[in-house]
Amino acid sequence: MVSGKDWADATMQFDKLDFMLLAELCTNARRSHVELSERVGLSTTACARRLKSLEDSVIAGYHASLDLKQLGLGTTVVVRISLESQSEEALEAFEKAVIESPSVVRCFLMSGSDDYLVTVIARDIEDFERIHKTQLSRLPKVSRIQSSFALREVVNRIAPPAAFQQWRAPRRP
Amino acid sequence: MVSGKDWADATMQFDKLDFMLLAELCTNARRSHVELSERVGLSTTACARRLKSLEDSVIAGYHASLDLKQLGLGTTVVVRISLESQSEEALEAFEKAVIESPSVVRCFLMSGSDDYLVTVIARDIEDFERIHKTQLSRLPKVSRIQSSFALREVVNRIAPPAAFQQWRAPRRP
DNA sequence: TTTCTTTGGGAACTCCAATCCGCATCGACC
DNA sequence: GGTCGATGCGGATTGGAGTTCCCAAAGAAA
Repeated sequence: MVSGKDWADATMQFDKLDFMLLAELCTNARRSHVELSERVGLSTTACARRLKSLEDSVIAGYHASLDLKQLGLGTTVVVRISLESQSEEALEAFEKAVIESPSVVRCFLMSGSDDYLVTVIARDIEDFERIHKTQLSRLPKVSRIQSSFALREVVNRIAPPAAFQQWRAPRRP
Repeated sequence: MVSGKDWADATMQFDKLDFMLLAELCTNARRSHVELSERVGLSTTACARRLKSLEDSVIAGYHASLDLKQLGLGTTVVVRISLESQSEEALEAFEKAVIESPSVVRCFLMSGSDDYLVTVIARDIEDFERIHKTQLSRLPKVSRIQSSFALREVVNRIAPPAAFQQWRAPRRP
């Protein structure tokens, strides 16, 4: 680290066109090369070339997002979980079990007093009670579980808009 | 509601093949019809037909997911925000501003003592300080902000595996 | 049985994506 | 200034994918 700005190294390899492509793909991953090229003002060939290099570096994958309400899964619950011990074995055992839990969509190891922040998707409140009993309370080494229900989803984005808003000089001046 | 199981109505319209397709698309949204048909054991035509009907109903969209660390955005912060008032105007003003905040990726209106749970993506801790000053503390009607840093991401899924694991009788017995 | 409905499969057509090639621009170096 | 290599764009071609017909098979209802 020279300047104290590591991230500059990371983002400097991309220019405005790359970020335009990334933004397009984040909102609609199934756009054809033709559509993409029209939107960013490039030929389909150049577009495909950039796309490939982005896929080799910064694009982790392409995913379909589902309307979970239509699948009967309309309830999001955020669960704060503290463990009895913070030993490596305890963390490892807990995490292994969380990954296996079929109702969990997100789990972060957190700083502060709560050890883990887990997001659970349930059909409804009664279904969450079942999940709590059959999945959460059976997680190993848990000392405290604290659940909060999400009443409404205000924002849900793949990436922050800020990610697309800084770029180095264009490749061609 | 007859039986107390609303969700049965919602999920009953899909069978095992549909859920197999959905699971495939959630892990890789760019699979061709050929690949999909091979994986679920259908012809490409039948596959495409089911796909179209799924896109018209339960598939909300296709998104590229980015390796945010490679973009220099390696820090996830979960922020609990309480408002001065719970009036409709306060909520509305706050939400409008949150949606505009370029570093926010998720925001839920919560039950319990904390009004909103907001997930922020930052470059690093110093960058979060900047975001805190320039974005979070400027949100309207905020009374308390409490931040927790995510030390590690343990699970991050588009949909819970449980969503794919129950289906009605196959369309063709 | 006849008919209608639903779903799967095949063939043809259209269009897209991947690749090869040539061209333009920039920088380094002699 | 001239040359060489590196980098990036664009055009044309070809193999493959997606789409759209049409028909077949299996139940359900009359």
